[in-house]
Parts: sequence; C-alpha cells; structure tokens
Amino acid sequence: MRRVNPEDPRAQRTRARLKAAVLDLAAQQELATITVSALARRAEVNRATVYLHYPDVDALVTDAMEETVAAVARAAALCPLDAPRDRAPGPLEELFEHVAANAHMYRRMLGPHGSARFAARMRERLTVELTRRFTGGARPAGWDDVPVGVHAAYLAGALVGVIAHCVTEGTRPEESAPAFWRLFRTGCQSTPDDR
Amino acid sequence: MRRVNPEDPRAQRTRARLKAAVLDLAAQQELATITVSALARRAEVNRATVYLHYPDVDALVTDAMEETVAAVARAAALCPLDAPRDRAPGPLEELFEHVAANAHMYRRMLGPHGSARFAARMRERLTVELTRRFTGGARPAGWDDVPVGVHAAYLAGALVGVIAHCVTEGTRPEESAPAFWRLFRTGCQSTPDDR
DNA sequence: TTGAATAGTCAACATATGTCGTATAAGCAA
DNA sequence: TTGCTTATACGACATATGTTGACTATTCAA
Repeated sequence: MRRVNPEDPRAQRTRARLKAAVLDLAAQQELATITVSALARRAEVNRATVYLHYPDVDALVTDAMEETVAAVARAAALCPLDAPRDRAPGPLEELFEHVAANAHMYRRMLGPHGSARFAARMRERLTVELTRRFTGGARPAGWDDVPVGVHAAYLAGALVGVIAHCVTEGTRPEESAPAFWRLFRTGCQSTPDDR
Repeated sequence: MRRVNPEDPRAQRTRARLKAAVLDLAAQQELATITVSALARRAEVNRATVYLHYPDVDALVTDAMEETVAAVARAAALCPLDAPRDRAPGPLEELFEHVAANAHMYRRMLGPHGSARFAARMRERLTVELTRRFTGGARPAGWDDVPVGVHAAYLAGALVGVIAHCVTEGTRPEESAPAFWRLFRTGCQSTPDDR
C-alpha cells in the first residue's frame, strides 16, 4: 500500500494529531472498540489518511506511548545496581510514582484487552536498555554463566509484571518500589538477610 | 448478545472444533489475520455460531491455550524453592523444554502481533499459582515486607519475559532453565557467591 | 515565483464484522 | 415415542475495514 515520508512537516502534523486523538480515545474506551473511523473523525483527518501512517490502531497507540516507554526504560537503567537492598533508588521510586499517576493508561495497555504490541515494545525497550547497561560493565561479577540477554529479559518481564499487577490491585508506589527493589537485589533465598 | 449453555454436548463439540481450527490457523498465520469467516469455514461451523461461544478470535485462541498455560503454571509452582542455585529443579527444566518444543506458538502468542489476552492470562495463572504456593508457607522467612502478590507478579512477569526472549532468540533449554533458576535464587547481588 | 513532488481528501469497491429473526435439528425428559 | 428446549444454520442488515484512483493543496527547490 501507499506510504508517506515521515520527515514531511505535513506528515508530522498529521501523526501528532493521530497520536493525540488515539490517546484521547484510549482514555475513555477499550482499545478494541476504537475504530479507525472514530479515530479519523476525532483527529479531523480522512480515514484513508490513517492508513498512510499506521497499519492499525495498535501500531498507532504504541507509537503514541513511545515517549512514555522510553522514559520508563531510562529510569530503570538509571538505578545504581549496588544501592542498598532496603532502600529503593530514586529513579525507581519516580518510575513507580509515574506508573501510579498514569495507572489508568497502563491498565488499559497491559490488561487482557490491552495491546500485545505495547507490552512487547515495553519489554524490548527495557531489555535493550538493561543489556546496554550490563554489557557496559555494570553487572557484578559472578554472573558470567547467565547470558546478558536472559538476565535483561528476566528483569524487563519482572518489571512489566509488577507494573501490571500494581495498576490492577492499586498498590501504592511507596510499597511497590521498595518491594521490587528488594526482589531485584535479593532474589528468593532461604536466608535473605545475609549478604 | 445471545449466549449458549457450555454444558450442552453440542456446544462442547462445537467449541472443540473451534479450538482445533484456531490452533490450526494460528500455526500458519499471524493472529490478526485470522478472520472469523475463515475460522468458521475451517471449523465447518456457521459464522454466526462463533459469536455464540466467543466474543472474538482473541478469546477463542486464549481458551484454546488454556490447558497449556495451566501446565506451565503447575510446573512453575512445583519447583522446590530451596533447590540448589546451581542446579535447576526438574519441573523447570521440563517447562523450558516444553517451551522450546513449542517455540513457534509461544512466539506467535507473546510477540508484538500476539495476544494481550493470552499474555495477561499466562501472567495471571502464574501469579495465582505462585501466590497459593507462597501463602501455603513455602516462602522462606524474611520476606514479610514484600507483599505476596507483588512477589508472585514479579516472578510471573520474569518467567513470561524470559520465555518471550528465549523463543525469539532461540535460546536452548539447557541454557535458559539454569539461567532462570540462578536469577530466581540469587537476585542481583554484588557478591552472588555467598549465601 | 514557478513548478515538480507528494501529503491529504474524497468517493467507491469488495470483504469482514457483529447482530438480528427465523427455521432446522439435536438433545433430553416424561 | 412424544414434546419441550435450545444449539446451530441461514439469510439479511448496517457498519467497519483496507485499498484504490483521481483530485486538491501544501511543501520546497530551482
């Protein structure tokens, strides 16, 4: 099908309107019920134009959330790995505060009627960021038998899982951030209190 | 809309045919391209009948995978938490062997064009099973400040993340199972070799 | 300022969707 | 067996989808 030059200022304007429109709609209804027709109407764009930019609503909404996802991944990668286990580092606290503040959106995206594309994108971004961090020498010694990619995927999945859990259960960030950090730092040992 | 009695033998037969048909199709094409029309044709069922059982293809395919998901959750919950960190327990090895053997399906389900419903269902099943396990007293001492639900969600997410990673990267089970176990047992400590 | 390139609009299309009402037939209970 | 219940088939419908080709108007370079 016909595509479009993403650099063109006209295209950029249209994309911006589409992103705003889809976030607008997603705040009010389930993703699956957002029709391309309604979207085009809301963005004041012709229906056919939508297809010049995105193959489907899923791709659009994922792109609209790209900034947010990048910010989350950045925050996660900023955490000093050697921070004390009983005190979550600042970036992680801010991350969970951000999630709690936007719980509605994360619930919509990561819930059963959410977007597989968004979830996959989030995991991927986190995995890439953490892999970069680990290969950059940030990983403590003694982990050479665990592939870096698996380690990163483990943490990325864990974070997404905890986020999904907290936004549905309403767990507050003062509780979720330290819990996550504790789990991250200590794993599940029989005697977790020793080092 | 109109529903149907799931106990009725006619309904059970139809459901079985629908599940078989959707797994059949999912083995060959992207989920999003599976139309209700093609599905009904394959299952030799009237198109309207599909809607008597499932609201959409997503719900159908998730239901068709229910047994598989349950088996994964069961295997995960079977792992003895105090198994040595350098030796993954049997159920976990079998779990990753199963995943590797069905990598194609897991890739389709958990990938960017997969099913949010399936992923959420998998995380939920795992979370429930692990929560049951933990509240049953299986959790080691010293974890009282971490809510059981968060702990379970952390591990459920981590497992899904690692599975998704391994099926896309082609990591072999002899590598992924020990790596996961090691991560699970030890967390990310600066000096991981002590207990 | 002019003109070529192309993003967006518009109407039209074949197909898919979700939902009807009605007819048929499978299941079940007396 | 008979008769009630209800799952499925079938045809029809309004709407949504994804794509096309022709037209309009914005952008940008010469």
